[in-house]
Amino acid sequence: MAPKDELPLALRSAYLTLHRRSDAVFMEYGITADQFVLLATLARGQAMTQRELAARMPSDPSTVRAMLLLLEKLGLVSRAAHPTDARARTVSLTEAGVRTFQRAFEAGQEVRDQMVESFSPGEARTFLSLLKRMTQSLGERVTQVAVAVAEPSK
Amino acid sequence: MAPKDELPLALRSAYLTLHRRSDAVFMEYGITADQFVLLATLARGQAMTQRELAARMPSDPSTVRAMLLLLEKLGLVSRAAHPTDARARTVSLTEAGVRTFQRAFEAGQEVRDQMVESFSPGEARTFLSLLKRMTQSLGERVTQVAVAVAEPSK
DNA sequence: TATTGTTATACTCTATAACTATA
DNA sequence: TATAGTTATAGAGTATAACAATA
Repeated sequence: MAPKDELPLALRSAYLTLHRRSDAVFMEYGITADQFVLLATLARGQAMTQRELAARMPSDPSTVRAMLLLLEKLGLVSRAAHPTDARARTVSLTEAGVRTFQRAFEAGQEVRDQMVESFSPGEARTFLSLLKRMTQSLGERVTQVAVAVAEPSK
Repeated sequence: MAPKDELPLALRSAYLTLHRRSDAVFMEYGITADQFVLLATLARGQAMTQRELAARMPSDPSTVRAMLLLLEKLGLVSRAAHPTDARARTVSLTEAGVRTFQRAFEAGQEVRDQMVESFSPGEARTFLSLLKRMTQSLGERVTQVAVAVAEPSK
């Protein structure tokens, strides 16, 4: 069987394994692996709009909204009016959100270590590079469609 | 930032991108990407029990059952009594299931090609190998049972 | 007109726990 | 006692479409 035909299932198994391990680790902090990703995204760039947040996750704006409602109820994020755009709302971590993220990040260290325990440093870099290139290749058509859709309007 | 710290999010982005592209492709055939994985698993080893199926996906037995109910309603899989174990049921693709899987597999060729379009053949093999090693490292403490079940299948 | 976000809605996947039937 | 599967239940994430407010 060609590597190409095995890749999708191998990628899926890798991700699902990571996702389940992460869920198990983060459960102690009252959050899911996906919620952790949202917190991590906010931690890297505070006060972004919901659309920016969705684009970076990457996820759907209405999915992100559903997640934000849950996280707001947990007191981990807050939404405020955007300074210049009255349509938009900026999303931020609360103090509790920052603390929870930091603790969960530390607790996740074990999983991150275990991901690369069979890799040399060079292999880890290669793996990261290949993952990014694959994501870009696969995402390109989506961009083209978006461009094509946006085309008639110019 | 160390590659190790970027890897989880990079893996997630790669998988989610693949998953969304796959869902879009398979929608035409009335199935989801995850249902396609179940059909593909059956196509590679007919008449397995629900537990074997769950172990190979990899997924949870009760999740697999929920998926099987949907796929049975679509007429793509069928369940029959196990020849020797009265507790168990064997799961198989129906003729319609085989056809749907084959068509969906062909339709997915474009996505599989695009995954590796920026890779040399050697890089594709390396990527697959690293994915498998990562999954194994990460799963060692959690999936003893799944590994034991999956092993006999060569 | 296009964009940001909300609302309403629906469905798939996920998983735990209690249960039965059988090994 | 352990295992295969079912049932009941719950919740998270996903996404679409119609809508209001604003750019």
